[in-house]
Amino acid sequence: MTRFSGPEDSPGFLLWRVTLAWQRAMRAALAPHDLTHVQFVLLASLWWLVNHGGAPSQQRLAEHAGTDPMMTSQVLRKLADRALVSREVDPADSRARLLSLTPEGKALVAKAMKDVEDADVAYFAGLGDEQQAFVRGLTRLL
Amino acid sequence: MTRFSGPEDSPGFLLWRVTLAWQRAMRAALAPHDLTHVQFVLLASLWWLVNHGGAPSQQRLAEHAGTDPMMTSQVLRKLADRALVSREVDPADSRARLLSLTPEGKALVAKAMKDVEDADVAYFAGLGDEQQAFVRGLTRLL
DNA sequence: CACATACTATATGCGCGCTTACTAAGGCGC
DNA sequence: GCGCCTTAGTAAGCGCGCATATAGTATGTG
Repeated sequence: MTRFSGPEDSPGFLLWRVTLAWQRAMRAALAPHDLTHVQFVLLASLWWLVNHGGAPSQQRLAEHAGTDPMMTSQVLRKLADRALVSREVDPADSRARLLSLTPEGKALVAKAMKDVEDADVAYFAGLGDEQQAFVRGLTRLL
Repeated sequence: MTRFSGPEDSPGFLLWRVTLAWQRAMRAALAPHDLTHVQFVLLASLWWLVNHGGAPSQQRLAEHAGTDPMMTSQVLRKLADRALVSREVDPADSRARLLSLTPEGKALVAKAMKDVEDADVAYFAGLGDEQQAFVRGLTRLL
């Protein structure tokens, strides 16, 4: 029983805490842009999807970003309120909303992307040459 | 720009998604015990601290578990409502609450611990012999 | 065409993770 | 004793992450 310094040096417990720390780093990097982590993920994913096949629905965006469809709906409405994205009704399917970035959204995501990438690189710099092995492990778990 | 299959095969993005998946596995493992992940972490950490130095305060528990003190307070009150922990006022410092597990709490954490460890082992089994390297990476990032 | 089925999006609600602000009590210098 | 700073805990509130339920539309089958 004494081999535990917490109840958990289980991989999962470490994973959890590392992710929380990483999210704090992301929050700090995104704060100047007035974006949360999920907002940025959705904007960036939307930017990519628009550039690779045209305006997606909320479903497709959520699937691509790995976000919950429910929350994706909420966040997109807030982003639409801020005029960062537009949510046009799909003429071919009046249930769906076709998403696209407004010019302001495009500009914001471009600026934020740089800070996020810098913060990401800085956060994982401590891994040194083990970074590739680490990423391989993550990919295997996904 | 085309090197991204999302805006992110950044390590952080992978880390985030892996952790979400791991948390779902934990949720499933803990659901039969009517515990959330954080509730379990606090119970398990409390169990360890009580066995290594006596009843801790909420602060000490939060620090040890790596949880937010605010949320720790909320969760502990709910656990106390369920008679899984007790929160006695510290006679030496009337601001602080000395925490301990009730017999029900001890029994529950013992049962839940087994399921959590099994789920954890199962989740990381896919890493095979790279598991140690992965955990080393996590530790380095913490 | 009518009906059943499936799908897109939303409303509601709970628990976490964190921020800001507050109360109350301890410790310290004097 | 008296201020001052620190510390333990709580209150209120925002944004995720998810489960459940519902409205409305599209599609397939008769």
